[in-house]
Amino acid sequence: MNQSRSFFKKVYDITRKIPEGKVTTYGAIAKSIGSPQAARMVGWALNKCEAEKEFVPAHRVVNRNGLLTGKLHFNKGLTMEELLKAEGIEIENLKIKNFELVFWDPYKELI
DNA sequence: TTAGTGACTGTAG
DNA sequence: GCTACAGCCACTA
Repeated sequence: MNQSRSFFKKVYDITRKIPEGKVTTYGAIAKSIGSPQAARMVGWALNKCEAEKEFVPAHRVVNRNGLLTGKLHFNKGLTMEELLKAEGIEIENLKIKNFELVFWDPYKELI
């Protein structure tokens, strides 16, 4: 694989593996890649997901507080909140209520 | 080529 | 308990 884009590619790959009705965090994805401190790049990569013309459920990725910080970048008709609610995830004030219950750890998929 | 930025996280004060 | 700072990697100008 191209290690140059490994980070970028892995972000998409992991994010696409997120099951419906589940969510994960930038740090969890970054940690699965091997750079938990590079969570910023995960969010940035998801920002470019549309530019790559690759379908990535970026709405299932939130910060470690369960807050939809990326909603501002998802102003494409349906918001992250609407998409997540459609999957059965309860949200209040852009924050996932049962975050621990719907949290999906990408690291388990890498085992 | 160099510098700046970014949807975050963890530690320190 | 809350606020502030530094670090991470990759892309764009």
